[in-house]
Amino acid sequence: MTNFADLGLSQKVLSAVTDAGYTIPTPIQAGAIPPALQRRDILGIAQTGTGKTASFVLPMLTLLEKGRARARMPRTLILEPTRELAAQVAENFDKYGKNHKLNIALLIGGVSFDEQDRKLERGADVLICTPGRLLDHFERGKLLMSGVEILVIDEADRMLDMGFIPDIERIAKLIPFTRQTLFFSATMPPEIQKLADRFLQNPERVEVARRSSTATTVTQRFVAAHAKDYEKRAVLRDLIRAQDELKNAIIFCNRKKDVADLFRSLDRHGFSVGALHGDMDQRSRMAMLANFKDGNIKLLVASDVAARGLDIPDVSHVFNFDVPIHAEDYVHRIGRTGRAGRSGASFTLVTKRDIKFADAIEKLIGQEVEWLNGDLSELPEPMESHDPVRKDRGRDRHKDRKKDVERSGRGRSDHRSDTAHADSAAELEPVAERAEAVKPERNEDNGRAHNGHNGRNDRPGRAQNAANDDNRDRRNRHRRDHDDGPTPIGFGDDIPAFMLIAGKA
DNA sequence: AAAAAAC
Repeated sequence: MTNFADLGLSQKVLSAVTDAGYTIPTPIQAGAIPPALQRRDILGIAQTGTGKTASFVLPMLTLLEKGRARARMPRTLILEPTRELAAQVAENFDKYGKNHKLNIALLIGGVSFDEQDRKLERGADVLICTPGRLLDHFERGKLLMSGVEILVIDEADRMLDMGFIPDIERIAKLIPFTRQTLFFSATMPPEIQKLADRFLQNPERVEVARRSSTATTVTQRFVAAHAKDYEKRAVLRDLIRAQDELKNAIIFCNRKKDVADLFRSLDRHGFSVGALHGDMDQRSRMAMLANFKDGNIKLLVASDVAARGLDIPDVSHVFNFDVPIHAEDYVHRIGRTGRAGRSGASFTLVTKRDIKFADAIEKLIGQEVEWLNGDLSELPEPMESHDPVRKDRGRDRHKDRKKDVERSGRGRSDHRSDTAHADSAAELEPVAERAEAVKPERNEDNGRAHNGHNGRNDRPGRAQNAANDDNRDRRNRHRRDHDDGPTPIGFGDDIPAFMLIAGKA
């Protein structure tokens, strides 16, 4: 079996790899590192979780040992589809480049230009970018691409999905054709193959077995649910509580709005929960991810921004609150658990209108997924108290609220915002959600202590409009307490303590 | 039926 020491990496790199505890390269690493060190182009077909990142980071570090960066002329350039992925690659450079004195610049949106610009000025050995921010810097004349020796295009199929290919082509044209290009994609549809043909010269093709389906260590179940959101949320809560060995979990929704809604609901029900989606400001995104990784929050409600590539080790459970529309995404989502041979569990809530997507998933993974409690045909009738068209909202709201307060014995009145926001939240919440909240609950009375924060809820619950408002909201952040509605996960003036900690880190 | 990404 191949050892890292046999791949031709420099001593500096090898010792960092050893310090990180690795001796045996993964197949993509063993296949890609030697030709990359020979300055060959690479066509790497590999999914995340296969060690793909190190397969370009390690040889790049070795190659970068010769030569120095000049001001505004980066020596290498890595393109990533999402900010989190870019940040993660940067972490890899820190980890494996600890014996080097390289200048690494992370150019992503959502954060200030100034620091990025200072790094460019100093001369960057490695630029790790999302396409938009890179082009922004370039258009401001802060950057010359003519010194780039190595170009990495990561997650090319996802870049295609996201419409980044024109940007990628534009960037590639700015870089001398004498460059070395490392091109990675999880899949090779014809468009990607065409792209690869254009970008690569006589590449070494390295393909590792697709995690075609899902790791065999992951238990997969479908769970029949009614389509109403509040009923799905109730099913989800029961499901979460029924798990004996839930260490932490990612809960996927298809839409940002639903991420926001579900997060608020779980938070209100006392779960230790965070949220992650692309319309949140970057600081919150980073803080949420860090806190989830550190175990400060147990549940992370996320859009597909978290489905691929993010290296969150050791997630015990994945819940699909929504069935993904593209079966491929199911594989990626489920791939967040059961990593590195560990066991994991996944549950997918399926409603009647999802059935064709559920079928497509079974077809893709080549196996039938067991239903947890009978299939859709055995679905019980919708719960009666959940009629969302009751007219006497105002009165009932108060009644419900009263019961809610009584239920916990102490009424949670230690939270200054609690009674103040109750009505405004109920106003925009389906009545049923309030009714549902008075059902006896096991877990929640000790809630609210979990994150050491309070007051998160004194924002009016207007998540329905949040997704639409959000871009405007981002620009008007200073005045968003007026009437734009919150960002889906705005904290307003009340920033939870744990986020302040992460912000400093 | 979506999400992701520049200000």
